[in-house]
Amino acid sequence: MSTTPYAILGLLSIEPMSGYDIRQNLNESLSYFWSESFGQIYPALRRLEAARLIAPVKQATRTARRRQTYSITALGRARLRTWLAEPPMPQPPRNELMLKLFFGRLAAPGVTAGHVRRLRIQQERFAATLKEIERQLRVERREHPDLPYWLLVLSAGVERTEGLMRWSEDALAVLQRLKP
Amino acid sequence: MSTTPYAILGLLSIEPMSGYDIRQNLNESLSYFWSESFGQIYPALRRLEAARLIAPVKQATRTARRRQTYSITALGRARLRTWLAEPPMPQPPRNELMLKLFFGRLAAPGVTAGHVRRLRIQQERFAATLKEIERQLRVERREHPDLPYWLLVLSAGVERTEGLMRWSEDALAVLQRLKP
DNA sequence: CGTGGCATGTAAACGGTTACATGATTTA
DNA sequence: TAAATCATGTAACCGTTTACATGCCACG
Repeated sequence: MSTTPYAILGLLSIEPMSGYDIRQNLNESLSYFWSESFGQIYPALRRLEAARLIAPVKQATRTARRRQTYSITALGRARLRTWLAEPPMPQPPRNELMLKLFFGRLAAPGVTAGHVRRLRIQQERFAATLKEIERQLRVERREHPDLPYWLLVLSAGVERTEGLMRWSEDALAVLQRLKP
Repeated sequence: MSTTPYAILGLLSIEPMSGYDIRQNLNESLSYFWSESFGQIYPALRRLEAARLIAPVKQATRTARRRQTYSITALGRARLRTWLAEPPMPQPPRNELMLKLFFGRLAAPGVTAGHVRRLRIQQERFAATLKEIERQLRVERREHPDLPYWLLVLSAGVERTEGLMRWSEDALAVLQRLKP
């Protein structure tokens, strides 16, 4: 089985939400480590419901828009737990920037340095986003029992970003010395 | 167009080689940033040849096994160069370890810490591999004009590995304090 | 001479993204 | 009531991995 349904089960284990919310959550607090498209989420929700791992929540309030909220079942929780125990697959390495850098000598002057410079800028922006997410989590989810785990993931993001920024500084210096 | 053919063009821009060699190279010196399967490589070689971006090399020596070496054409080199200039696509984020850590509270005690511990061990081994690759490159390709670029890619690998090792130390400490 | 690894190749299945379609609800 | 956006859903396409098939060549 793909890991998509487990990502969904995981989010639903935190709190009931709709397919739309799931997408939202992934693209906000988890964007740097996971993502899903709607084309994956809705069919997966169907299958999960058919397998009794999640259940649709009856909408009481009329305030909500036309939307279907799901909650995880006991069975779903159990299934999620066994999946959590399996050693995670390493993600297949496909870093286009590094590929381009590897063949960088062939590129026109300045091209490769441009890529690296853009990376550094991205990472700067990204570092700010991470800080903002952390602040928000610490305020809005102050007492949430999952919070320590979320902060761990976040700190991995921070570590990676800082590493990339350090590296791009060095790389730019090297590239500078190389060309002229 | 997919990036697979460009990865192939890139390797052939360094020196002529066969499909088998291409796979070998990717799984050795580039394994941490790129990979391809045979099921991708051979069809891609066909298409590249049809497009006159690469050309089969006539085997002079009879010593070689049944194998087809290819070399990049001038057209291929030009195509590669324009691709190098395009800003690289960021790889879609799909880090299963982080996903499992994010939902880590639900896991049985020790499970998540186990994942992190395994990561640390992997990274230790990996750091050694990187050192070995660097040593080898500095000796065997001492004068190669591409060497500085390869070392840059390598140093990104080192940076990442060290970051992950630092992070796993911290994460393990946090997880320790969390459970009991 | 036959076994094992080298080398090439292909078909099928899979996972995922993209693009599109559709309606419902809010807001201007 | 028109426009914007929320929300769900699906079909087609694409890239990739996997599994399998096959023959060649070296070596014991």
